[in-house]
Amino acid sequence: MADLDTRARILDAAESLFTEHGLEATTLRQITGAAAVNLAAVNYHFGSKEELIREVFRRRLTWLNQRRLLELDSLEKAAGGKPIKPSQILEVFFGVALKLAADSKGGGRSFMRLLGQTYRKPPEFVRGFLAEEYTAVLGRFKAALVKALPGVPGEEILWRFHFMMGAMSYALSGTDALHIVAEDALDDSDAEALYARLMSFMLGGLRAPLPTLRGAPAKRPRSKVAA
Amino acid sequence: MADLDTRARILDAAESLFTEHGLEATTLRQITGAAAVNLAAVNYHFGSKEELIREVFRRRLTWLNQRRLLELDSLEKAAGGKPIKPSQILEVFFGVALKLAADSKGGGRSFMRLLGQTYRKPPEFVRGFLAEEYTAVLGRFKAALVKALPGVPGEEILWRFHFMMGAMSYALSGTDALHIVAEDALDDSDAEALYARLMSFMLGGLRAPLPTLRGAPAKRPRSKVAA
DNA sequence: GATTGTTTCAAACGCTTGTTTGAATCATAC
DNA sequence: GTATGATTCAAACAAGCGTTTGAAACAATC
Repeated sequence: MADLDTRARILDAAESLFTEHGLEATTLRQITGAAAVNLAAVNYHFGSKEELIREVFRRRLTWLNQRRLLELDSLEKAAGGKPIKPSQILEVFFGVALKLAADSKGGGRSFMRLLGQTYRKPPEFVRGFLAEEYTAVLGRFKAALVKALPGVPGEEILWRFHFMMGAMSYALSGTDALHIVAEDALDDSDAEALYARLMSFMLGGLRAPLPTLRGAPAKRPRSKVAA
Repeated sequence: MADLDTRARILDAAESLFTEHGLEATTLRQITGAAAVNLAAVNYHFGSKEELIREVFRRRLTWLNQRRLLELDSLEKAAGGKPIKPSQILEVFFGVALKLAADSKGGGRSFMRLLGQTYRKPPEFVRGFLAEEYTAVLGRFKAALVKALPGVPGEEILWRFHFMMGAMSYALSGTDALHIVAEDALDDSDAEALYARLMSFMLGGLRAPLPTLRGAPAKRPRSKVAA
């Protein structure tokens, strides 16, 4: 019990402090101080700071992506082979994340903020791990969206997914960035309203008219066949 | 000359390294090493690391925002009091930024990436400075958008501005995040195509149908009058 | 209740950080 | 060419970093 308690307390404190100050700028002394455990406990339970960081991500991310796949499964089962509405697909992918982010008590909110900023520029020792966790999920959701939006090429869907991740990341980034755009005019405490706003924005972007590209007009740019 | 040379070399090296490793994780030894100047040169020319950071931002941001205001001025002058098309407004605000980001030789690309990640979570000693630089500009652009989109309330416009900044930030964040969504499927080297994609996405989001909020349906949530 | 294995603790390790120092070097003017 | 001020340099500073250590405290087993 004491063991689990210490491990969990370290993970919770680390998650929150990483969110606040960044991965590299957070010191083990801050973490162990906040968790009220001894400094050496991190190296005892996790081996190193880097492994602690990976564990902070693993703990939540596995759950998050499994959940996304499960909900997409049941959506596809219900549709029975027919394409699903784009709004429903987005509601699964981002809804699960935003629901986790709305759980401010359990630290989910903190984690989603951390994920957004780490995903943007992951240190090399988490990048591979992050890619592993995401590729399968993103593949499934891309396929579903391609099916749902026959007019939009797969490449464009991936780009718009990327943009949507950015919008969500900023939406969850907390009050700092928000205060720069809008002093005190905006209130991000209402998670449900934020969800509605973000969803309508993203859906508008996802279904926007295709951009006109100067280069090869319609066909995808293809690399030469290997010699 | 030697002075200006050293100062400029430090600023350039710092800008690039801050982008690559983050503000706090970049050391003065890395910076002075890359700039091929003595370690003490930073403290001699800038006083401290914090003031160097502020100067890195000031150098580009002042130019960027002045440019935005100038282009909006001439747009409004040409319109002669009539509302401007939303696409034109976005093209000024984000176009100036993306044009700077397209200048990979001069370091503009690096700076815009840095700005996107710092804007998201600014350290306290740059937050105030960043807000100062932005409030006037954002006020002008918000006003122009409110005029251009009479159906969209000002609050919603600010939110969508926030989301658009997130989309742009991710769009410029480099290949790291992109490789997670799409292994090698996407190519961000074509700045013009990226601009077109991002612009159509953002315009779609900006003009999306308004979200239906459960709370007070139309009137803005107002805090109670102070006792 | 001694024994064994796990967890905690205070203290120290070697190393890197931002900053300071005082002498050496440079440029410029008399 | 020598004096003056600005700039560069190698070296050191205290402070903080992640990690290691060995003993103390605890838990469970016989």
